[in-house]
Amino acid sequence: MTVVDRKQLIIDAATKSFSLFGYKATTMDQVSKIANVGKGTIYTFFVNKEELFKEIVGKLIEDMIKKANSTIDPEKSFSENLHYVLYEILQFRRQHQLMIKLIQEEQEMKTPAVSDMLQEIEDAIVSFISENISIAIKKQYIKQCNPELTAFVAFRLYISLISDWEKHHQPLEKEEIADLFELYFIKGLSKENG
Amino acid sequence: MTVVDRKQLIIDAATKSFSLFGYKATTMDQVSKIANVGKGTIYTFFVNKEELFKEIVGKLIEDMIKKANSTIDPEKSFSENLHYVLYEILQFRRQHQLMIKLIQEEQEMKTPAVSDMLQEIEDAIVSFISENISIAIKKQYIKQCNPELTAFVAFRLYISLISDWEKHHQPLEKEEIADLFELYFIKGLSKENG
DNA sequence: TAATTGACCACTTTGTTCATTTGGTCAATA
DNA sequence: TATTGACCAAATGAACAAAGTGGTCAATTA
Repeated sequence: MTVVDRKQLIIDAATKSFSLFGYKATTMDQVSKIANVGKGTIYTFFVNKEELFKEIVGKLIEDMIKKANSTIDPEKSFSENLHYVLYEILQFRRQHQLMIKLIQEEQEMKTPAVSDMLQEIEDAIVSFISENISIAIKKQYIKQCNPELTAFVAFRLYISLISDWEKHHQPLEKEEIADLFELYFIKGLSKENG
Repeated sequence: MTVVDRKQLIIDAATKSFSLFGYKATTMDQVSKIANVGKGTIYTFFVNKEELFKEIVGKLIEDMIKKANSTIDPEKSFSENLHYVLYEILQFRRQHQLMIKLIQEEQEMKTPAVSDMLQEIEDAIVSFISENISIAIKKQYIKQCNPELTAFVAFRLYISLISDWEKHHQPLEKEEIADLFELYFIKGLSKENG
């Protein structure tokens, strides 16, 4: 056991920098400075910048799925669970921030490493949502529908609300986002419902 | 009454050139040559290149909205009309040569004048949908909601279904899209509805 | 001796220079 | 009076120079 966990120091520093400046604008020198570590040390833990990035994004996906899973309560309704999961994910400032920064970087400079990772994040999230939608359909909590397509649409709705809308308008509060999700996606706009 | 309408000649020439080469790659010299007009003549009708561009894009927006409006059928339901309008707009975006060229130019060189105009086009679309949503709320066809945000989300959701989904999956048929849009956006997934 | 480091290097990105091109003007022209 | 194209200042981009970056490794620590 070492006095300080240098690997964790590096991961924390890199996460901070990626979230703040994005992938391209983060230099390995910078990361080593923030982590109070020699630049070479980074390369004893990670083969290169992209692998360091992958580890962080992988962790982000893992944490998000884990957190979401732990929030799901089989006793509760689908819409309630969706609400809680969404709310929980919106709580993660750091991860949220990194995600927003990456979407931004993807859109305005198309850094290949970033595009790849965002695709990976999307696949993981869509696949997770898809599984849960399948379960909800089986249990007859929601209507029959294509789980993957529905998960895809839900994810896009989420991105629209957290990232795209903010480009030209006041950002939405997390309560607002959760409520809107419920209105547009669960209840629907039809007058006959809820 | 002049023998030839020089202003229209210029507009036609510029439209042709913008559609073929984009905004940046179109020179005023070129436009004057295509229009068979002295370069100076252009400046008796338009203060500068950007204003000429704006006039053409303004016309494009007008045509698009006109087209969208003509698809609205008061006999049909709100959701059907929304679907038709959005479908018509996306078809327009997809088929109109100038639109295609501008989207391409935006993506690969981010010419500011082009970005501005594309934003204006999107704003016009969202604003048009927003107005129709406001009417639908007043007539109590749908629930109370923020019309602008709802229009924005509807537009995004539609693009997701019609364009983004195709990037990694089998394209959806027009009827499928209509059904899905109705399911996700209007009825909602809740079992209690529809 | 195993872990750590930062000077170092090949390569990329960014800044600078300057000839060419382009948007826009206006005196000459029809 | 409407139209024009030679003309000019400003914008552009090609070519080169300077600075910055990812990644390595011999020297240094603990």
